[in-house]
Amino acid sequence: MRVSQFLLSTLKEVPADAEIISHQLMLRAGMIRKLAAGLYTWLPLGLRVLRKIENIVRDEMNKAGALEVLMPAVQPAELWQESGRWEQYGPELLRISDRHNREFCFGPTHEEIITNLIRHEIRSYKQLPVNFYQIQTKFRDEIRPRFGIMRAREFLMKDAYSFHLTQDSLQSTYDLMYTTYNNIFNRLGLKFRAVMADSGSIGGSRSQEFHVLADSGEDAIAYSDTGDYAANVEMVPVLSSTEQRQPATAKMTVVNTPDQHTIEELSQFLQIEPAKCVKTLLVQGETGLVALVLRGDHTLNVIKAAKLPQVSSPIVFAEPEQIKASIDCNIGSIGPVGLKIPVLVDNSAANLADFICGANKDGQHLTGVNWERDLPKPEMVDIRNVKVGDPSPDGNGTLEIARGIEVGHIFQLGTKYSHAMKASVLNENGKNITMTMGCYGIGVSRLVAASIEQNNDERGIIWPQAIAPFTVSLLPINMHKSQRLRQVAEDIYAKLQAVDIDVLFDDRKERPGVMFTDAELIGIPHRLVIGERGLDTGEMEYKGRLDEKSQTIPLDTVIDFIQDKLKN
RNA sequence: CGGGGUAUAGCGCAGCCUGGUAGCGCAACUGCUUUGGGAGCAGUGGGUCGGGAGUUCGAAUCUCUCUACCCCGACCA
Repeated sequence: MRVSQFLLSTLKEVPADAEIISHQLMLRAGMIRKLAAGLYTWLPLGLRVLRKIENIVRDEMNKAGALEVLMPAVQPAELWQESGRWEQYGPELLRISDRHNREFCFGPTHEEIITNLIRHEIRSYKQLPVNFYQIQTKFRDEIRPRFGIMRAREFLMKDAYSFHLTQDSLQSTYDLMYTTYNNIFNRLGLKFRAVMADSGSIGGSRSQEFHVLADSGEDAIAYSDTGDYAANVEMVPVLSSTEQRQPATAKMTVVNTPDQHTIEELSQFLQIEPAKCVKTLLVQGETGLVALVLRGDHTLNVIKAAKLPQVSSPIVFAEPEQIKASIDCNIGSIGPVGLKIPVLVDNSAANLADFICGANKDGQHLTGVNWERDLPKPEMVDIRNVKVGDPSPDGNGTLEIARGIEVGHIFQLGTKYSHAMKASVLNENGKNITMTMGCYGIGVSRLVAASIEQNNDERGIIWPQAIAPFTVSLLPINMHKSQRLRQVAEDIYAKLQAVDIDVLFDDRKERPGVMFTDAELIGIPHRLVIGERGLDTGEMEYKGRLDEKSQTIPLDTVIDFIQDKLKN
């Protein structure tokens, strides 16, 4: 590709509304442009990367025996009503109606559609198992689209769905997909980790997420420092301590704590550790408010808490007016002593003695509080997030926590959809058996951003070779002044193309600095520079995007040299 | 949806408080010079100051209102 015939729309300045590095660089490199919140146009440069990733995903899925299909983005409401998700899904589902006032949605996922297809196409156990996938545009009306294409409303996803007669069969396809995902992310050159996950609104039992490790990731993942355990923090259980609670030594005392609302303020004010305080959060329960009590240095895990039968799912925090009406104080002064509503206490908080808590009166806290003396024996639950240093739930090592970007998710769905939608086959005895399902997603467009998050420096993007928009940049210095140089550059350009190398030939009448800066910003892995002065000695210059220094190579070996580089 | 903020040329911003001819840098275009790390000089084009209403002789500026976008929280590939 000649730059003069390409759209190279690079920006010097960082767009003001781009927060994270991948978003900034994608805008600066001219890969994407925003149309509206969460909606982006892919420019030619960005699309080249997207397509390369897509093709790697497609290639590995095909190798795993999955069959590609393409389903409509617009889906009739009837199928969603049949599965029950028309009511369940909420405002994230973009609902539309056609000219006949018939209801549709823009598909956020395709379980209903594939299940509908399969129940009509597959009749016999002899046809199973099957695994169908597509690479297609999804729409989810996110409450808050963010970080460019990282969390867009419209995005490109690979979604696959498998159908089975037995759980064993599902397990083996699930395992195959696990391996396939590892192959895909390895080929993309990503540092990633597979973790156990909550299955969320898709439903089903077993599920694992694949996270690209990056500080800007929106998820926290916990992993054992010595063992194999790794899971999304959302669902990591906290092993209950074996330590006995210390005996009470202090007397319960009311202290004045004017304007101390947060644990941080309180612990500084009273000069005590946050771990000696408890915090009390009020949430909606099945019948009125429920109090959740945690140690001051711990945070609530809303996923785990929402699974408690006493608590509404998802978690809804009490409104300040509701709290005022129920216990006559403000949020910063609530405590478990004397509460008339159900109290659920995290194991760690229940193990405290002589602790500090709100007095249920503004401007006052209680010190020296003890369970089973000043207030009843607590109902103990596991509702806190794990912390670095907590023991690993599998008993092997202690936990570390890292940030991750979720780029893939595999589920064992079971019969949730096939049952609701009556997708069954005849078994060998001629009996109807409901098929068992799995589903497997990859955020293809998100992978573009995730890769940049892991591969960049102060000059721009550093693409892994497998997904770079161009493999080689060819930069002639002052070509407009030398006919001889033009001939040699054109010759090299033609030869690189002849051996199928994606080369970007900068034939603009630009100064060298501009060419270097652009090639580095857009992250081309290999750079060839040719100038008049090299022609006399029959040499040109090569530099890898990550190399400190350039090296000189003979002109007549350049094709071999590059081909050799690409092999490594 | 709650909390916070922004809206002025393609991008980044000033001007607003204290009403009076709409500006700067980058980008774009033309010419000359320059040419191994985002060049210099001279010139040119480009604006319903987010929309609507109001106050005023006069509104980018003050008031009201609507909209869009961004950031912090719950959802998720």
